[in-house]
Amino acid sequence: MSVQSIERALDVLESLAEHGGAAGLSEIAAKTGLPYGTIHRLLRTLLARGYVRQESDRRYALGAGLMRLGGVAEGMVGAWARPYLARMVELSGETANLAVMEGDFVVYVAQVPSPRRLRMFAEVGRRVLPHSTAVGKVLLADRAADDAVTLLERTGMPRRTPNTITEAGAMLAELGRVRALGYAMDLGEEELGVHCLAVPVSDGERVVAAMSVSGPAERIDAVDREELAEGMRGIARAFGAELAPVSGER
Amino acid sequence: MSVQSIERALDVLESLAEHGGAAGLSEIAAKTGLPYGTIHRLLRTLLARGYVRQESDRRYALGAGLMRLGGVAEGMVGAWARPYLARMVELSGETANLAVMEGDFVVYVAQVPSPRRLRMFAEVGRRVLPHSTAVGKVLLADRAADDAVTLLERTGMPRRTPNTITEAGAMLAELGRVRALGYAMDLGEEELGVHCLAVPVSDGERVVAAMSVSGPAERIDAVDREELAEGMRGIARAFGAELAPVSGER
DNA sequence: CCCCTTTTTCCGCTGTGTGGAAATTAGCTT
DNA sequence: AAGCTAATTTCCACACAGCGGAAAAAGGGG
Repeated sequence: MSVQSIERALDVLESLAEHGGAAGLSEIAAKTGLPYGTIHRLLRTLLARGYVRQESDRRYALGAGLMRLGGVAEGMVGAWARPYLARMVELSGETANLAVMEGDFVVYVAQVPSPRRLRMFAEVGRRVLPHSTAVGKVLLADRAADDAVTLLERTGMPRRTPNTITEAGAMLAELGRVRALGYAMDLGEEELGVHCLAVPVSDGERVVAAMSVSGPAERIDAVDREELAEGMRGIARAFGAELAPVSGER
Repeated sequence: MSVQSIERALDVLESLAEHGGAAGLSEIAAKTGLPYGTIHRLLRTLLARGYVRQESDRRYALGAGLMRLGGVAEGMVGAWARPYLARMVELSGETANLAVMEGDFVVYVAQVPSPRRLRMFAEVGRRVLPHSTAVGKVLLADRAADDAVTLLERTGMPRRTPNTITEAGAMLAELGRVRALGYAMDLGEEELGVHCLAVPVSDGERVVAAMSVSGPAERIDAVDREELAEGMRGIARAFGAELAPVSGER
C-alpha cells in the first residue's frame, strides 16, 4: 500500500512539470482534482524544503532542490551511458535514448538529443507500455513467450495510433522477428510520424536495457536499417561490456 | 504546518543522494533515524511512481522520474541563465554560479563549470547561509540594514572557517562596502582556499539574484578585481534585462 | 545445511493529514 | 478611490491513513 500524501505531492510536482515548470494553485487543482486546502498544504511542505519555489505573482514553480536530486540520479545511469548515446547520435544524426524495463513499463533513463532543428522532445523519466515502442519490443523479445504474453495481458495493448500492434499473436510474431534481426523498429506505433530503431544492451547474460534512435519518419526511413542497426549494436555491445564487470566499487 | 510523510520521504531521497545515489534500507535508517517499517513504506510509494529504483541486490537508488523533474526545474532558470554564466566562465576562466535568496538561505540554482582541471565541485541546489558567501553578501546588501540584521540574528552567523565574518557590526560594514563597490568577495569565508567574486542581478527594480565566479584562492587573487567585476556586471545586467520584460507568455 | 543479517510484511492504535468553508489578499473595473 | 471578482491562504473537528514495533521471510556467507 502506498502513502497517500506522498502520491499526491508527486501528482502536484508532476502537474507543475507538465505546465512547463510553473503554475498557479488553481491550475494544479484543475489538473489533479485535489481540494485547494490540500494542495496548498502539500505545496507548503515542498516549499519549506526547497523543492518548489513561489514566484512574486504567487505562482508555484519547481525548485532548485529538484535540480540537485535530478542531477545525482542522472549522474548514476545517465553519465555512464551518455558517451555511448553521443556516439549513436553521431552515427545516426538522431536523438538517442537509453531505456530499461521497470515493472510492466519501459522507462527512458537517459537521452542525448540530436543536433538537428527538428528533433524528439526530452522524454527522460517517461514511462510507456512496451508494445508500442521499439525499445519495448527489444526488451520484451528477451523474455520467454508466455512471460511476454502474461505481461501483455496484464497491461492490455492500448491503441496509440492506427499503426499500433494491438493483437498478442501479431506481437509474438513481431518479437520473433526482432530476435532474428537483432533490432526492433517502431513505425509510428507510439506516435504518428515518429519512427525509431532500437537494439538490445546485454551485460553478458541478460538484456538489461535498450538503446534507440528516433526521429521524423522521413529521415529514419531514408537510412539503411541493417547498416544503422549494425553500427548501433557495436556501441551497445561496448556499453554492455562496461556494465558487466564485477560491479566495481564497495 | 508541514506534512510529516512528505518531509520524511524527502529525507529518504536526500539520504540516497548523499550516499551517491544508492543505498540499502539499513543505511538509510542509520542516516535518517526513521524506523525500518516506515522507510520501507515510503520507499515503496516512491518506487511505484518511478522516483526510486530497486537494483538486483535489493538496494535502492534514485530513479529516472527525478531526472525528469530535475530537468524541467533546471530548464526553467538554468537554461535561461546558462548562456550568461558561460560568458562569465569565458571571462574569468573559473566556475560561474547563479544564486537566489530562498527564505533565510542562499540557494545555488545554476552553474557552468570551469574548463580547468582544478575547479569547484557542482553545488547546484545547495543551500547556504548568506553571511559566509559572496553571493549571500550581494543579496543581503540589497536589503535595508535592520532587515538584514533581523535575518542575521535569526540565522546566527556560524563560523565556517577562521575567515568567516561572525559579527553583525562587521557584516554591516562589509555590506556597505559591497554596495559602494558593486561587487562582493568571499575570501575563504565559507571554505578555506576558495575565493569568490559576486555581482548582483537586477530585474530593473530589485536585486533578484546574484552571479559569481569561484575558484582556488591563488587564481582568483591574481586577477584585477575591479576589472573582473566590471565585466561581470555587464553580463549580469544583460541577464537581468532578460528577466525584466512584461513576463512574456500567458 | 545452518546461522546471521537485512529486508519485508503485518496489524491495532493514535496522531496526522484531510477538506469544506471562512477569511484574506491581489488584481480589475467602474 | 472604492467596490467587485477571482484567486490564495488559513482554520478546525473528525476520521482514517499512516505509524512503528515486532514477527516473518529472504538472502548470503561460512
